[in-house]
Amino acid sequence: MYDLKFVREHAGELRRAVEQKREHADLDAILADEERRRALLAEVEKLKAERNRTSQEIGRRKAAGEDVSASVAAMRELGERIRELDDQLRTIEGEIHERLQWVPNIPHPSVPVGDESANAVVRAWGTPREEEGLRNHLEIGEALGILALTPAAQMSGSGFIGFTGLGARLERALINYMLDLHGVAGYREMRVPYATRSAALFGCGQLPKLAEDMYRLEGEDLFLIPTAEVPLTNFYRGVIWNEEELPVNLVAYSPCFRREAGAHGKQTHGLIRLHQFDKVELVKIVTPERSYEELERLTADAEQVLQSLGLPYRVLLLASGDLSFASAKCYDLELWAPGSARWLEVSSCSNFEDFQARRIGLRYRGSDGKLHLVHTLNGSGVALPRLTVALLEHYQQADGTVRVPEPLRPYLGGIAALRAE
RNA sequence: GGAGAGGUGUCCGAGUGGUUGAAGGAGCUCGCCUCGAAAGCGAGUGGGCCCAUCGGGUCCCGGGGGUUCGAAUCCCCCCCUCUCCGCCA
Repeated sequence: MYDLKFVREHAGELRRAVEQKREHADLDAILADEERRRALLAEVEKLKAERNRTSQEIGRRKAAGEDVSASVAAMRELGERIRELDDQLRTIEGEIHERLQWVPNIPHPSVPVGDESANAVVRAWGTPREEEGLRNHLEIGEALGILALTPAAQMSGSGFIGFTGLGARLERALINYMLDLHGVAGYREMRVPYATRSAALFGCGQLPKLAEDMYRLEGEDLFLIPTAEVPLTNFYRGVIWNEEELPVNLVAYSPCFRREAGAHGKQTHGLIRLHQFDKVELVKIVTPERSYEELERLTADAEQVLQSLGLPYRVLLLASGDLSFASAKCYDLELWAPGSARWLEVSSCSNFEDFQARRIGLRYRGSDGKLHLVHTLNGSGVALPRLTVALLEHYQQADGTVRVPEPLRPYLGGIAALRAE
């Protein structure tokens, strides 16, 4: 979220951003209200200055035993006027705030302008398998007895899945593997709440826009997190970092809960789109000068998961129209799933610049001694179900087993292949 | 869930209606002193917003309302922390 001064000074850019991101923010209304707000503010502050001055005087004169009833009466009247103006001010500030919440972050100049079709493949890694007759993950999973779609659907509905036996162990292995990998790369492992208040979600930009996409606990101001980004980015709310303490690199595993409202009928079967899925998430809190450099590192760190597991992928630079509300620049990592013959998004690595920092109030004290907003970044490192899909499909073997990539074996009791139990 | 205590600046801590944005101490910065350091001495040391050239004004003592000429101080609601009881994986 932007502050009003910024909006005043960068109205043109913001208008362009709203258009490019296909958001619906009324900048003209904000600017008009802002004019009125400032006029009102100047007036009411003048009156308050008078009240403060006179009230002090009343105190002094009263102590001296003078009759102050005339002044008190005058101030009572002034108080009424102030109250009126304050009410007007509060109303208009409420309107401005409401509208301001819907102003998206401005895309970075390096972001291609356009819709999805303008997304750019910036690099690709690995060699996709192209043989005929490769099975898809559902077929593989069923043959191995590691997936449990029906039981989960029966107790929880579509969009929920279970894993059994080796499948469950595979998920746990992947989580542990990724946490360890990122730990070595310098990320601090965190354990976070899986439900947060609305303020935390607002801070990351999930609210107000995505309210319908989240699960809310009945009767409480608590939402199941759609991503560990929320508790991680909010974790150090209120602390003021020293410049030399940055960057702060955090990693956490969490389940993620998404209603996926409106997504029905679209890729709803299997592991591709779920109401609950597991994810390892990376968050960086950095100084502004370094945030774009850190975005490249963050992306590279997420890629390292895929490379070390030997899975072919490509990196997309998202176009403005595909960029999320709070993001200034974002790379998507897509794994190739040869049995399904499609690319699967397993990670989005974003720089939010100071958009979230302003909402949450994340600041650092610079070498100049002053407070500045940090920049925040996050990226999946990576999402589990789709990683599992790509892994099963990529490492399937003619005998029906699935080869386990070397680095993962220590996490699976040393076995070299998944086979039916 | 019940009862009580409390939330003040970077930190500790005073302050229960009036020149308190906030005593005192610690820390930090600068200066003096010193060969240098420590100690000592002196000065400085919050943030947001509005107007403005220096500067001025306003708001902020967990958050939000209210009472009052005037609130960190009184009232209401909420959040958090601590202690005791209850319950519990």
